[in-house]
Amino acid sequence: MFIFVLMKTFQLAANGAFSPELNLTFLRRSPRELLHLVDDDGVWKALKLDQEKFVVRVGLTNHGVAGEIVGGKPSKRFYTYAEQYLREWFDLDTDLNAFYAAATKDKIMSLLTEQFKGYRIIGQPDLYESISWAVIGQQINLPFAFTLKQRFVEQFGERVRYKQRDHYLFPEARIIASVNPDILLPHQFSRQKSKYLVNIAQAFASGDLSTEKLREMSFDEAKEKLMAIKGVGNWTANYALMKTYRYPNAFPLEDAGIHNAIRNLKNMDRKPTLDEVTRYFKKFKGWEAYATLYLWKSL
DNA sequence: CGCCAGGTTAGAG
DNA sequence: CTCTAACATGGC
Repeated sequence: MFIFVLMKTFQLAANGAFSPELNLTFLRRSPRELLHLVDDDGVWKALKLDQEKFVVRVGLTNHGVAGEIVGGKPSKRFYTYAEQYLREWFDLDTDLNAFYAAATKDKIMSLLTEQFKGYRIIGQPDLYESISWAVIGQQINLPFAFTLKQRFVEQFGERVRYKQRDHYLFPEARIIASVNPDILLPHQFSRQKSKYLVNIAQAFASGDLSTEKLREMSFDEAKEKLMAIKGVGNWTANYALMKTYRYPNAFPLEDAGIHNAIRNLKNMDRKPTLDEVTRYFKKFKGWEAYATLYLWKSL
């Protein structure tokens, strides 16, 4: 007799190298992160699709990730959603070997890719979350940005309880769209930042913007659409488009981190000019975001 | 105490 | 088009 087991686990292979250690290190970067919980060899995260909410336990291996939906019986749709979410979150479909091949054109980059082999750009599959997080982090240092996000998520995000632990979801646009911006002031958000966050939520709640709609647009169209919202400038739009849709060229070459990294690695006694940086990046056409990630990692 | 931090906006020149 | 103050606060 057959026993039918509900398929709650799934293996997702990475296209090319995948380093569990390096990617977990990135996920562990803030103790105030509520949207996932990292342990020795994996991460726990709550996901929601329509009315279904579950926690996913994601084990990281040298080959990719192994997902298991815990604490209930997900629908088939949910399972599909979770799988797609993990693919995008860990950038599993990107062929990193193609980047490593491009990196051999440059001595410094080939050393970095060897050193950080399997390090991937951890994404943010939800555009609303990407934009909101970028705005929260504007103009302030990263630890403080995480503090603000923690308060924002704690007050407005739904939570899923599993084995005596709360797993948080990023607040939904529908909720933030309807609050008075003043409600964020006691949490040390600036008045300006509070208004921006509500503006952004309203654009998503009304359906004017959505992850799906902007996915269909060209990079320039999507960027224009995002920058039409108050509080979303060039940097924020680029950042969100890179983290959600993985446009490779959405990183500003003016970034100080890139300049410092190049200066260090090339033993220069000054920062490179913008022109030198532009020329350097030409070697990695189509892989600018990854080249940037590895340069940052070298700092 | 001063200055910058994963910026952006409105307003002035 | 370019320049600047304002925004709130933490960390060094």
